[in-house]
Amino acid sequence: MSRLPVAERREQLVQAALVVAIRDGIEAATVRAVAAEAGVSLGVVHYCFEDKNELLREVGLAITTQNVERIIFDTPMEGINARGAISLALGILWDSIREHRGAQLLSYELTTTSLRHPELRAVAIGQLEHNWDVAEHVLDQAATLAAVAWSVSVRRLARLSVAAIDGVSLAWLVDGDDDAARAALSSFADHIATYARPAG
Amino acid sequence: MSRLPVAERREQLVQAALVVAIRDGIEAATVRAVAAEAGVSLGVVHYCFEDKNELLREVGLAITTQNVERIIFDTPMEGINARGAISLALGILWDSIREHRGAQLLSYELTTTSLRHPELRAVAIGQLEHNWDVAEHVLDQAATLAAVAWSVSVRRLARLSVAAIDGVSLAWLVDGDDDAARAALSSFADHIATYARPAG
DNA sequence: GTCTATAGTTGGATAGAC
DNA sequence: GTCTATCCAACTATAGAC
Repeated sequence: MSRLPVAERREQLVQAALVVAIRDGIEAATVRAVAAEAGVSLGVVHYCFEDKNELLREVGLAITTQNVERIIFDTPMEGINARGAISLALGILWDSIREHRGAQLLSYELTTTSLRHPELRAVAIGQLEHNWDVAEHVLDQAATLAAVAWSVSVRRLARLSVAAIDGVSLAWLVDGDDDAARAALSSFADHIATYARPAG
Repeated sequence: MSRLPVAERREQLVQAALVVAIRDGIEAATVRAVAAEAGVSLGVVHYCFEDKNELLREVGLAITTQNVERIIFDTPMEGINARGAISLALGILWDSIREHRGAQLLSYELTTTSLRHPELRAVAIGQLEHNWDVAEHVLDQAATLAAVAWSVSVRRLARLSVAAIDGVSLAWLVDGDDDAARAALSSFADHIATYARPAG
């Protein structure tokens, strides 16, 4: 293949690793498989990355930001009440999750893998905190547009929201029941909305 | 080692596999490691199980029932209101999860692994449905003791509860924040309790 | 039933030619 | 920078002695 600067090569390899891991699972994302997917030889990967863990760390970073961008920019909340705003955001988020089943599953695989390997520890934490940040951002947006204030800390509500979404997603990955998942999310949206107070 | 009937040998090997997988993660639970943990030679495992997947299926079954037994028999709910009953049950459950971090993590590892391997597919479904059944049982118990009826199907509430617990557990595995986890569970308990109506 | 020995794969990592 | 070739470790699985 052509001679690329290392930075670009790394980016290309991370993307290839993402493709493999999303499609076939994290344990299928071997150095060999990634090299094959990228169309380069085995040696190239080891030249661009210290070891497999460094590649995996980059994959963790990539999938986190990728997931996030799907949500932030696609959320056009028109001024309604808090319950409506939350529900709308959750609806958009859910459509995105549904369309990216493999990515959602990979996200959980990265979490469990990260929890067993100290060298990857940062991946799980990074993912979770990123999700909290996004939830916080959406909740802030919702509060503004619905002209309400949250009666407990936004951080706590963000935590609550992310936990709800993770739990619902996990069940959906297993049983594929979209209706049940939506019903559960709707119920949790009700709950979050109970923390809204008229803005002061 | 002594000559055991196959059934007992299998049971022993499944327990050994559980020990290894809980301690070091599912990917560390190789046939070799299990044999070593059980103090038998490699061949014995292959003699008792068709292949590694059959062993893993048994492990999935074992951890599921094991987790469940911890909850069902330890729940002495004294007649209070619905919110109190739910909260009490969640408290007991949470203590159990806290004391068995490795088992909880393994449970998620088994789920993701199962979702990538058709031969293990039943493990994830079995686990989830078992959890739903337990939640349903606890909710029924709570309703009786608190003299209330649930205003939506118990199945739906059970699903909601399990999702909440899974989401909270996952975050706790990552960040280890026990206070935040309890706060979140408490909040979800509030929500579940809003579905209680005076019994009729 | 249990053991040792070994076949047959696969994967991470490195060396060295180009 | 990129390739091929190779080393070495670890794994699943089986064969065959005891």
